[in-house]
Amino acid sequence: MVRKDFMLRLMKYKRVLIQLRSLGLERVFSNNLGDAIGISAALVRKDLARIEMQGNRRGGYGIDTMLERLNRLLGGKEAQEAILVGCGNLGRALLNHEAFYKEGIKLVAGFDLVPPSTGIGDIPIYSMDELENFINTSQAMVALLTVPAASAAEVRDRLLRAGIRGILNFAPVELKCPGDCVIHNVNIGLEIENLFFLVNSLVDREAREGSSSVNCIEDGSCDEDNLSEGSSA
Amino acid sequence: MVRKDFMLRLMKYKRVLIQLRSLGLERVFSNNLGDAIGISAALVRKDLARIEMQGNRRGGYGIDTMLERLNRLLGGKEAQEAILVGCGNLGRALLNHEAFYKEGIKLVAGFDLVPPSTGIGDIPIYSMDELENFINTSQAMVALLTVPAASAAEVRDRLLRAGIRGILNFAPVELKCPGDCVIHNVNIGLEIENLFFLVNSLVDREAREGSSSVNCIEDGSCDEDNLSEGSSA
DNA sequence: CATCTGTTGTTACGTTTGGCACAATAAACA
DNA sequence: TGTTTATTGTGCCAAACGTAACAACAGATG
Repeated sequence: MVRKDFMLRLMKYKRVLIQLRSLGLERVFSNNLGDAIGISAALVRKDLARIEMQGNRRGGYGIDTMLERLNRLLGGKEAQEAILVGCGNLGRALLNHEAFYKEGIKLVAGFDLVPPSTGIGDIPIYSMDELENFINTSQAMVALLTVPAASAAEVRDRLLRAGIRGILNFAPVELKCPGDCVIHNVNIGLEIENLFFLVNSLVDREAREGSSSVNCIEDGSCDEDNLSEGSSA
Repeated sequence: MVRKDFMLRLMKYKRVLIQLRSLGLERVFSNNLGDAIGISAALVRKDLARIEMQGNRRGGYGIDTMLERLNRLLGGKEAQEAILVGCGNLGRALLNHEAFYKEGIKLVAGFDLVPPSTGIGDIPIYSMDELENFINTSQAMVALLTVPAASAAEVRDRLLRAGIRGILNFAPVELKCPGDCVIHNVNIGLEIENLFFLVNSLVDREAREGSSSVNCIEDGSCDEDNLSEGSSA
């Protein structure tokens, strides 16, 4: 978890910069970026110092320069290829997700136990039998995993054995990576549950305090005292 | 970001415990839980100490006791209701996601500018015009937001004004919460991009080192030196 | 040219976090 | 009953993170 937040921030900077540039801006200040992604200006400056991006003491940072630097760091703009395994509801939705294209993400194939006769959009869907073959002959090193939890670990092993190096797992199991690879787990159910909990403690606290203090919880954190006794049960 | 990791861990413990119990186990050790969710046993013990869960010095922790405690903390097991706004590909996929049911999450309605004539599964889909009415008459305080990025902020405002207190935003913009509410942003594109970067630096490093050291990157972190010069561009 | 304003770069600091190691201790066993 | 063994509970530590504050400085202004 150490550097992940930092890199995610870099990517957020990049996206904001692209938008600002499309609006015709040429320079940006640390507090602009901070506001845009919801952090303090000081942290922005620290991040930028870390990637050796130096600004003008009065005029902020050059957007083009910074974008160039970020692109070099984060891997340019040419679309990178990934495959998707498990064409259930979520899998098909991701294959259809047009927004990926303009984010530089290209899904080149889907795989499923029972592939439909036709592909999704212009993305072909193959049988699981062809998984290894396809990976061997393609450039893709990253896979999205949208299979049921029960088969997630097994498919992970197949993917890694075939040469995949990065997996984004959407199944509600914590997949570990058994070698030279990167596995990120995206657990939507967990996020929702977490939200329920935070909202519950929010309204509980308001009820307790009579809605006195205006307190905004963004992205986590809650009172310590919610841990000592149940909040809504 | 302060307590969020901690709470997510608690929820992961809960899920593992449910599975273990369904297998007939009655007691569990800190290293079991650590292995299951990919952290150290010491951290598990610290987490458990923090929620005042005490175990038996030799026999580990009682699964039932711990589940009871976690349920009290995290909000019991009765399903909580949420609505979903934006029935595009991703929205429909989430509405169809059966796994939510057994995670205690119940989506009670979908909303879209052009609602289909029939609902999805047994979940009705209404026009956006009915959004405020529905929220006022329902218990739901949490909404999943799967609308295009351009309209995300506007829909957020409508939701909050109508009484929604928690939003899980899937649009690729960083939504801030302007009052007493909780907003979490799930940016799948960002996750994939991050994965590309990590995988690229992984193979770059291997090429540089001649695949000498076996190094596993789990959930983030990468070499510092990848920041000074581009990795793959 | 001098001053002033506003933004960066950086240092110092407090907080949080997770890891390590070890004492305390409960069960098992001879 | 005494010993051994395995596991918890915890105190300490080092690292990382983000904040605050401030000095350095570039440009604007008159």
